[in-house]
Amino acid sequence: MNNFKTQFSFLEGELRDDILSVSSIKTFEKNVEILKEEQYIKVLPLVLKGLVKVFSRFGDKELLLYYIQPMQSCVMSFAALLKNRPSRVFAITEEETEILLLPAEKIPGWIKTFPSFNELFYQQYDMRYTDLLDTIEHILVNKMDVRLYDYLLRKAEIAEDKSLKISHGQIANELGTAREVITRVIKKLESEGKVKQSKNGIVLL
Amino acid sequence: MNNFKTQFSFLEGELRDDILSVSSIKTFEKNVEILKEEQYIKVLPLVLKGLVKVFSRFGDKELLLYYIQPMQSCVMSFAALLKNRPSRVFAITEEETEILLLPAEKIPGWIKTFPSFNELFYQQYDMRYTDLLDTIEHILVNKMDVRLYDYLLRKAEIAEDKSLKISHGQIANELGTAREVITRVIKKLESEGKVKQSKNGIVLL
DNA sequence: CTCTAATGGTGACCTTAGTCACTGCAAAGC
DNA sequence: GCTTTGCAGTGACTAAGGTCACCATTAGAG
Repeated sequence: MNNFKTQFSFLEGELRDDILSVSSIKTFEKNVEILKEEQYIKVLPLVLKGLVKVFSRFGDKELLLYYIQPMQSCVMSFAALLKNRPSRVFAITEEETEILLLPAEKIPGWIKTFPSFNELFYQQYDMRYTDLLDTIEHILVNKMDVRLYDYLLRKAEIAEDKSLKISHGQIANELGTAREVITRVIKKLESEGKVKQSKNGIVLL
Repeated sequence: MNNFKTQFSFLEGELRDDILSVSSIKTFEKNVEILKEEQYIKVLPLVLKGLVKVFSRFGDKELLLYYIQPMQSCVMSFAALLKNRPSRVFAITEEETEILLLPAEKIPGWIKTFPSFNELFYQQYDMRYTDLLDTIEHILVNKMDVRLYDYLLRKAEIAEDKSLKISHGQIANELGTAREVITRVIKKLESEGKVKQSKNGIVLL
C-alpha cells in the first residue's frame, strides 16, 4: 500500500523502502484477536488503517487499556520480541484493520541505524505510559457513572460515530465490572439525558 | 564516585567518561521531593545509591506507582525533557539517596551515538510499563487487605528490613485510601498473624 | 414456525471501604 | 508542670458496586 509512504513520511526514505521490501501487509476482520496466530512467527505490528483495542486479563476480569490507531504500534509486542518474552496484554481489532507486519529480526538494526525509527518507539512508549496513568486515575478516583460516560465518549470519538453498537456485557468486560452494573448505570446516564438507548445501540447526546 | 563505572559497566567506556565529565552528583536527604528545585535546570536523574519512590497525585488522592532503585532512572523525566513538558508524577527520596544528574541537552546525542544508552532507556520504559500494569491489577482486583499486605512485603523487600517505621496515614496516602481503613485492615492482618505492630513500627512475620 | 441463545431489565441482598465523630496516648515544646 | 500536636483505635453510618435469582424481549438457527 502506498499510503504507508505518506503516512510515515517522517521516517527516512531509505528506511521506508527497506521496511516495505521485507514486511507484509495483512488485513484482519472485525473482532479478531491479532498476534495470536503469529505468536511464533515474530513480527512487530504497525497499524495502517482501522482500530485495535488493547486489554489485559486479570483472572476472570478484563480491562480495556487503550486503543492502537493508525500510525501507531504496540509497545508490548515491541518489548516482547526484544526480550523474547510473552506479552501480558491482548489485542483485538475493533473494526476491519490493515496492519503492516515488520519482521522482528530487522528491528534492532533499524533502531540503531535510523533515529526516526527509534524516536517513533520512544513516542509509543511515552503514549502508552500516559494511557496507563489515565487508566489508573479513572479506576482509582472515578465512580462507575463517570467511568462509563468517559468510556462511551472516547469510544464515539475514536470511532467517529455517536451511535455505538455494543452490548452491556461487552462494556462490562472492557471496564472490568459486571453486566448488571452497566445496565444500572447506563439507565442513570439516560435519566440524566446524557445518552439514549434504542434497539440500534447507544447514542450519545 | 567511581562506583558509577562499575555499576554501569554495560555502558561504553567512552560514554561513561563523557557522562562523568559533564554530570554532577547530588545527595538528597530522606523524604525530599527531588526534581522540584531543578525543575528549570533540565537534568535527567540516574539513581546511584538509595531509593526513590514515584507517585501520582489525583486531586486529593495520592498513589505510589513504583520505586526507582540504584542503576535505574525516571522515564517520566526522560519523556518530560525530550518533549519539554511537565511531569505528571512526583518523586520523593525514601532514604538518603545519591543521584547522578545528566544534563538534558546531551541526552539526544548520547541516544543516537551509544546503543547501550538507548537500550537502557527502553529497558526503563519497559519496566515502568510493567509496574503500571501491576498497579492497575492491584487496584482493580485486590481487596485492601491483599493490597496492603503486598505493599508491606514489597516495601520490606526493597528496604531489606522486615521492620517498617511508617505511620498509618503515610500508608493510606501511598495506597490512595484513608487512614482509618489502614488501621482497620492492619488489625485484620495482625489477627491473621501476618504482621505485628509495636511502638517501633510494623514487623512482617 | 418454533426453539434457543443472547441481551436487557430489575429487585433483594451483602461486602467493602470511605466518612464522621469521637477517645486515648505519648512525645515535643513551652 | 501543662499543653499542643500527631498518631492510633473504634463504633456507627453510608454509598457503591458486585452477586444472585429471576423474567422479558429479540434475533437467529434449525
